[in-house]
Amino acid sequence: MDFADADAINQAIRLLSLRHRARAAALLAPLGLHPGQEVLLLELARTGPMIQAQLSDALGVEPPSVTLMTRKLEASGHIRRTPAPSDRRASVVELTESGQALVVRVEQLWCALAEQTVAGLPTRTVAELPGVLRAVAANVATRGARPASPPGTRSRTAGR
Amino acid sequence: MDFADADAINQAIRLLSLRHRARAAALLAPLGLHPGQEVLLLELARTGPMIQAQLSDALGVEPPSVTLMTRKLEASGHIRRTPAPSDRRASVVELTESGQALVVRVEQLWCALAEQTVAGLPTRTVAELPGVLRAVAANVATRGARPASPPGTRSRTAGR
DNA sequence: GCATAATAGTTATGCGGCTAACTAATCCTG
DNA sequence: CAGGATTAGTTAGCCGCATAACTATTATGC
Repeated sequence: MDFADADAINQAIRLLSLRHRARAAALLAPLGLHPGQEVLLLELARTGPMIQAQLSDALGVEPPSVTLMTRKLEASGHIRRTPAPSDRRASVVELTESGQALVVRVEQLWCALAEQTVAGLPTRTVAELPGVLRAVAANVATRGARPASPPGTRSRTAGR
Repeated sequence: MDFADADAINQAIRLLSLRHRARAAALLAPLGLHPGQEVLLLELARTGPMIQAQLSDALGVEPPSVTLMTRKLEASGHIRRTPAPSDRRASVVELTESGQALVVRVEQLWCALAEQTVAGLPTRTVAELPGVLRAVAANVATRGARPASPPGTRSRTAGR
């Protein structure tokens, strides 16, 4: 691959990263959230209570990041951390009522963001987009960088 | 759009952002660079000397970020900042010899990263990828969010 | 020509994410 | 059942990028 093509890809990914995050930040600000926190809430809403190590894995961020995220979300009253009964090292994270209420709004916001993101693209492109992005993300995964499965694959191995 | 689709898109973008950046960081570390600095060097190599406001615009980052980037790259000897002759507010940024030498390696690295990123994807998908990503990035642009042009468009308006 | 607006850049501060280094609990193996 | 390895979580410190507030210069409108 020549430099021009490589640059087109890398720069596009970089710009998309910056802007998508900025957009998310703008939408989250009215809720008092910062980008990164919303995915934690959504994950808790989807999967139910879980310990921080599972969150770290699910969100694709390192444990220290989870420590800070959970601490701040706990301080703002959206989640609760309780010692795990069977493992005194672990702490179980779950949504509070306020957190559950917030998740509803976050989900709406999440939809608005996605719609904005793919606005004007052909339907087929939109349909293929998640698969392509996941394949690409899997390619650059720091750990277990297995080769990309064809886009559209819905197996667990291509999932989050 | 329902939440599942929106989540697939947003999460995929988020994961790709984290991992692509992490991969870049891993590749840049041996050169003593941190992610973000490489694009500044590449931009200088492509366009030639320019003032920081132009850099800010070209890289899609805010002026304070440019201040820090240029300061650190100047400290490590890769760029030089000289007062602009015609405007005493502005400072012209240009590559030093060491910076030019470094750019060669950064370009190789950039190609390796892009190849890794699209490994295993169909050729057609790879060809379409930059256009799609740019269209999507334009959609979420904080300023001037004009609707996406069809992927594959190579006009200047779709460019960086 | 002068006051006002716009622009270039810096400083201060905050957030998210990272690695490295550490504690505490649990697991495993001899 | 010890003792070393693994795992959960935290702390400290770094970097990139953002916004807000500021200074210094240049451009503009009367």
